[in-house]
Amino acid sequence: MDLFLTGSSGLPIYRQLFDQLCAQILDGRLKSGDALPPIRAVAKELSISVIPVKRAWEELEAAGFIESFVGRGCFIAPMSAEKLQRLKASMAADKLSDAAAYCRSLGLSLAEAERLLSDAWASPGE
Amino acid sequence: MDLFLTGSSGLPIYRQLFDQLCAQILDGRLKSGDALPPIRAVAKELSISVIPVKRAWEELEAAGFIESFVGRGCFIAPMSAEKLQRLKASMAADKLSDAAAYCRSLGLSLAEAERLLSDAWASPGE
DNA sequence: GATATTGTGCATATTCAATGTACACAATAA
DNA sequence: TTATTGTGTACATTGAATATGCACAATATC
Repeated sequence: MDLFLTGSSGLPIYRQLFDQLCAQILDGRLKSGDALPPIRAVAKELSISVIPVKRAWEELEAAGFIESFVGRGCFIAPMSAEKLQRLKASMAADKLSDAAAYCRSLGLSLAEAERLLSDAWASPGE
Repeated sequence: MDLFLTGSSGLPIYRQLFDQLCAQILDGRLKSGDALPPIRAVAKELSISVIPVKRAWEELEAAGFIESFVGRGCFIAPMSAEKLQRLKASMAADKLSDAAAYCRSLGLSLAEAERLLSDAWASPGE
């Protein structure tokens, strides 16, 4: 369970954690039934309080990604491979649709946007 | 000058206004020398206080997009067509790079991402 | 010069993220 | 059965960011 925080992103801690867990579930690193680390352990590891961790877990539960049980822990919720696939595609589509709308509003052509996308794909770092 | 606010975006008011103005300048709807409406007028139109409007204008000024003069108003700053073009490309690249990173983190291939992008391009509405 | 219009600054209220601490429930060991 | 440990949960508080209202200063208009 590798989690990290970047102060530079501007996003609140609970949001960063949510995003990372979400990604790990969607890409298969975390599977149905897997136990999440206790929120205290995560908090200690990241040198933060339990609250943002708790909140991230809460939102993951509300989104149906995990289930939590008092005294036992939190676990990745069961989800069919098909649903997982559909969710993944839909979330990626949302993000790209957003970017597409933005590029269109700037007057770019689809070809230009595709060019920029593949450029970004090649050099993820910068 | 059409401006609007969406409570659903989660973004602060001043940020929404900044983004919209920015887009209108970049796509040419607003040109060098054009006068912006007085911040009070915008505030009244949107039924908000002047502060978020002021702040949006401030950040636009800091970014070099507009110039403000006490008693006279605010105006789109002069900017060469080349610079405008470069800025546009760079902002589009940022947005796409972000989306690209997200899609990669989900384990998508470039081809899949490109497919989703062109789909989104075709049907902007949904 | 008088007045209206414009951007600016300051004190205040509100919202939200994060902290610390105390509580409630479940599993295990004695 | 009881005590202990490990787990998620709830509450009161702090601090920062956002938004409000009103007063101020500079410019334009008459």
